[in-house]
Amino acid sequence: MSRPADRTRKSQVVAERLLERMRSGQYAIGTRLPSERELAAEFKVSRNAIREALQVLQLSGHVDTRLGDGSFVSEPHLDGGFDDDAGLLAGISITESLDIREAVELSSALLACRRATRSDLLKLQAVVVELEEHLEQHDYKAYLLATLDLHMIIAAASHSPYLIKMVTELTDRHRDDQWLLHEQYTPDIAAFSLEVHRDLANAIVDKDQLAVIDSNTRHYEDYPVLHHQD
Amino acid sequence: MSRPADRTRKSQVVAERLLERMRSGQYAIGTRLPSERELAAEFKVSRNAIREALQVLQLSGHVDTRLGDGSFVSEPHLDGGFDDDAGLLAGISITESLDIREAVELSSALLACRRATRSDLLKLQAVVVELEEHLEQHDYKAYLLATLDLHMIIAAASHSPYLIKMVTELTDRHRDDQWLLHEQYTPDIAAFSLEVHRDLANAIVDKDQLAVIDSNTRHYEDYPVLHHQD
DNA sequence: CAGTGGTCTAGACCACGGC
DNA sequence: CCGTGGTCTAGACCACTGT
Repeated sequence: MSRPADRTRKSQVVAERLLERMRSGQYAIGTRLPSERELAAEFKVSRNAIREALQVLQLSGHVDTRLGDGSFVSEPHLDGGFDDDAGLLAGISITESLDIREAVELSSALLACRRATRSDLLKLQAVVVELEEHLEQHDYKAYLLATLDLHMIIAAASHSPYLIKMVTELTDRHRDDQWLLHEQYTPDIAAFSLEVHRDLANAIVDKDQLAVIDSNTRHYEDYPVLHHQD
Repeated sequence: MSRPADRTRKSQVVAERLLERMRSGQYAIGTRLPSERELAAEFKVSRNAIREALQVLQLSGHVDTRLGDGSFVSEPHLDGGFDDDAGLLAGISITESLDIREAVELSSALLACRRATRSDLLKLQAVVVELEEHLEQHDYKAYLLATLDLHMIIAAASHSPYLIKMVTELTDRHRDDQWLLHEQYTPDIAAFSLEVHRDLANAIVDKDQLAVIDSNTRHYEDYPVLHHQD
């Protein structure tokens, strides 16, 4: 129920393939899907995995299942239900987004502190190495993009769907600005940035919440000139 | 998932019996439940039925399950509402609501830590006094509503329009359910709740970010056994 | 009636967390 | 390392629905 252990669940794969067929018209609206046992045989999975896939599609409103009868492709529900790409940040101004970003990234870093798995920490350390490499080669553009990756990895390590979605939207919103910044970069600015990001990663690895707060504060406050800098 | 065909599902029976044990104190708050395999043996059902029962209790906020560790009796969720409506929270599933609450309230408390004005802090302290008064008079209903006020004041003190909006929606969503919860209150549960909220308020007044994290953690996650010291 | 979904079982393997 | 939860399997029985 909680974290899928990074592996994509079979029910998810099946659900997506069924969705494709519904969208392509192979399964027309209103028609009955093959029985669960038939689908299980076709996809070479257990009936249980098929049932979980169908439950996902039921919750999202794509399928209507009737006991003793079968599962049917339901009408495309206008607007309604799912497709959560509405965007949590709709209607939020750019000026607000920095505030939000500061708070959200601090929260995700702190949660990551408690919830990060071993693989999360390995990814974190790998990105730090990547940051160092980009800086050695003075590739500031690649460096800046990698810092965004770092924040995404931290969000993922928090294992909070809400925070992951928020950080994704925030970094997407800032990604376009990033490439503009690399021209402002000087060696000492870059060095400071690397230090802050490395400290943040290390704080999470060490599970040191106080250090997380400290590095996050430096990230956003002690460097007012480049307030948009990542 | 749909209709149990009129027969009560084993997972429901198990869930209710586990709830009884939690309420009776046989499973104290914060302690770890027997492993799924042990419960399966004890109740003479398959591990699958146990897992479904635990999932029900997770969704209702009574149990916190951690991968590779175990399932733990969670703090009686002071604000346990479900059923999502419109607004920023549209499309957010029930399973995510606890994560969101934890993340959002941590974010707002930390921002409040840095940005609260004098008048914010005064309001904060006033509400804590109000909480104490309600508890002295054993008016749990008023107490619970006041805790919502406290979270709203903290959000206001963060001076982030986004966070204010989020917390407003979350508390509105739960306000109607609050009066149901006060009947579950016992003096020691109330005492612990007061302690957590007072610590949170004091941490903000003292601008002690680490203490904010600590009290927020106690509010949502681990609930050490020290609770029964009263 | 035959076929469907709803539920349950016993067993297996994996990734993760704590020791 | 071991025990834990997360996932998947193959098979079984039941209750329901359509004809």
